[in-house]
Amino acid sequence: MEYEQLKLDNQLCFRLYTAARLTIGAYHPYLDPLGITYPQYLVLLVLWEQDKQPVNDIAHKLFLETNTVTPLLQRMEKAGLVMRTKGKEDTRQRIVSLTKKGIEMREQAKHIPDCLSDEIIQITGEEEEFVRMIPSLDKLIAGLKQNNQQLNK
Amino acid sequence: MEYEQLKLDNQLCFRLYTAARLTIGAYHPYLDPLGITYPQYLVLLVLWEQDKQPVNDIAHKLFLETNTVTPLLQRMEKAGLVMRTKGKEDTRQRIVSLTKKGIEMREQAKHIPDCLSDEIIQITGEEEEFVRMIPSLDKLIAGLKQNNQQLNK
DNA sequence: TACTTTTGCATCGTGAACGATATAAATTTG
DNA sequence: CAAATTTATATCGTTCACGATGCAAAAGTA
Repeated sequence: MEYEQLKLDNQLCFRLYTAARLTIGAYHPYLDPLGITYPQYLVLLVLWEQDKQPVNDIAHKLFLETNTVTPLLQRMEKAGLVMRTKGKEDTRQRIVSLTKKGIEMREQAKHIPDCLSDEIIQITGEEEEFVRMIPSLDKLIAGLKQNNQQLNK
Repeated sequence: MEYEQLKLDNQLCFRLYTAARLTIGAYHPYLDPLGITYPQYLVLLVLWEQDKQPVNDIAHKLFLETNTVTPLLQRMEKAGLVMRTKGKEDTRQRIVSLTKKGIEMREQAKHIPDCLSDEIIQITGEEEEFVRMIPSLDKLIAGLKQNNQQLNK
């Protein structure tokens, strides 16, 4: 049993990785008609909560690097969902704001979380089990974020 | 509060997506010295459990599509970790087997799961909380797998 | 046996993710 | 105030992830 630990079955990360991919897959039927991807949907969620944010703030809220978010925003700009304007106080900043199309998409998207919740309930019989997971995931995310950052110093 | 549902904080998927990315990030210090990526590590886990498997079996165990796994295996072959030979009974199949280098890497990797467990314990104070998540994640994965498959029919 | 369908794998194109690096503007320091 | 440093964003290269498509071998069917 020397290599017992190396069994795929024993691994938490593999579960997270797979569950994330498959859950994102479950968004496809709802996001495809809108012509957006899941990461683009996340950017819209951030901007719907507060319009006109610099790239860095968006990246920070999504726990992503700016070199991931920049091309994402460029594609969203090309798709007519957002505009990127130079910052006024700090000209290094790019302020990202929603276009009319981006604002209007909120209405089309507002049912999506309910649809996903329903699907999870339908899969599992109960919702509670997954609501209970959320604080644990938040704790994990906060801890890993800190650990990974310390490595880069 | 019409759009309350859209708030990022309410989303399970975002947690899974972020936790998965950051956990994979936590593997970097252990995988970089071996010169492999996390998905490549997963392929090795599968092959260490059972050598000589067709592409399809590997993909299935990882819940990935073959068009993801094929290029992954091609890179691993170029790196000298695996060999891909034509199947004997079914010549359409490609049987993937470990090279000497791939077999030997098991010894170097065997401590990794313990290291990650320790890190999670250190982050959160206790392991139980995350062990408890595993059956829920498995239930979610199984359900989503079935749902997504039905969409492709 | 000829024909159709399915299966196993590969290729291509697009969109993330992210490390490394670049660049210009702001900030700090001497 | 000039020089060094930090910050905000962008660019580039590599590796996934996956839908769409292609192709040859196997399996099923008339």
